[in-house]
Amino acid sequence: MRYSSNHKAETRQRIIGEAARRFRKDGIDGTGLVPLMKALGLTHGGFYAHFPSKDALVEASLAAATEQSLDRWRDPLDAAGLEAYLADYLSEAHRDNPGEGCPLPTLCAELGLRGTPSPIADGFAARLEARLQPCTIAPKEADQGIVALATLVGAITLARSVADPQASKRILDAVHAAVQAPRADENGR
Amino acid sequence: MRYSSNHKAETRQRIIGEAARRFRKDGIDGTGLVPLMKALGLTHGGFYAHFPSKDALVEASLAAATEQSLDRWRDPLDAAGLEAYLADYLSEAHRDNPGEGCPLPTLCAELGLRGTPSPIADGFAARLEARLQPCTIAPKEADQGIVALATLVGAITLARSVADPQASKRILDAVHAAVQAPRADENGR
DNA sequence: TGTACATCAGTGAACGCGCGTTCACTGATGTAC
DNA sequence: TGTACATCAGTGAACGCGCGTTCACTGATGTAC
Repeated sequence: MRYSSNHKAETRQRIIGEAARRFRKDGIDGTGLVPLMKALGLTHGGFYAHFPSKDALVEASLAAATEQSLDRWRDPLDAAGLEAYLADYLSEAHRDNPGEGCPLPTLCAELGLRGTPSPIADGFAARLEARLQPCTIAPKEADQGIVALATLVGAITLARSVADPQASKRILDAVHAAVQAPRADENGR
Repeated sequence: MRYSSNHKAETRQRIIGEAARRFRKDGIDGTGLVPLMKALGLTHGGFYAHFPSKDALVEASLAAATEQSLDRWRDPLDAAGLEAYLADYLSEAHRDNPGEGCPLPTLCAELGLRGTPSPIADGFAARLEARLQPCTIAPKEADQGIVALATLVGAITLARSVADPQASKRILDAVHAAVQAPRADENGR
């Protein structure tokens, strides 16, 4: 079966996309290559035509997921945009669909478990650090962006591990009330 | 080999203690029963004289770890006690020794991955909820304790997944500066 | 234009490994007689 | 007091399973002649 010139690149992207979803949903260790490839209508053996190892897929997949997700933090947001972002981040939909959401809550914890000499964790950390650097959520204090991110990540982590929906919602709401956009327009105009 | 009357109970406690440490350090899935029992000078077969399954050990071990850890949040703390607690929680020592630290950062994420009908996650969540209920960190707003906890958990999670020690320390310090004890004694006394 | 060949994405059986779990067995000790 | 027996915490080989990885193979298509 010979395919169109970009067929292999397309398949590679499909693998990365499905992996990015599953890694966030089931964890890296919890994601097997056999079910992953099966979900794409392929057999597991073909995986190695695209990646030399599972770790290579993890690296590529995390790169895509973190770029996409952390990009939101790169540029300054106005108050309305930030509020919309917070509402989305702290929504029940985000809590209940980790596969489509922020990779940090699931993957930071799992990557933190691995030994420091992990190139995957290093690459992930490097991108995280690069994104945190020019964080402009609260212009007055650059570190306030870090604090906000930590609070959001912790909130989703806790909310996902609490069985009672009411208690879980309470965590999201409490954090939402506490983490507010700096109301720059408050004192006039 | 017949042993003293409390020998079996002692062995059970040793298994629980070692498991509580390893679950926090390596995760539940990352902790095998063979190495666990070997570390205690026992063989893996003997495990089932103490627990019907690995899940039963997880349940017992998490109960012990969360009781111990969350107890700190049960009673009101004065400002000095709270500050000491925060300094300890956000220390590099805590970051670098997950096995001896708070079980929430490691285990919430891992338990969140499991399906909802997990009795382990349910028991864990129930204890977490029970502890959060009378949270008195900030008397004025009960939910502020939840926010503080989310921020602490997120901070340790992020700090552990960042490879560069300087960047990691910055996260801890930024959160430490932001999460302060309510300075009740500030205006007078 | 027609035929032979090279390409290579994908196939599917097989590998070694560590996992959780099972189970027949061991052997030092407390108990019954 | 001395002997036979029951107890049971712990042993260690074995099981089936899913994992990541390997590899000889397939077969539709583009290319060379």
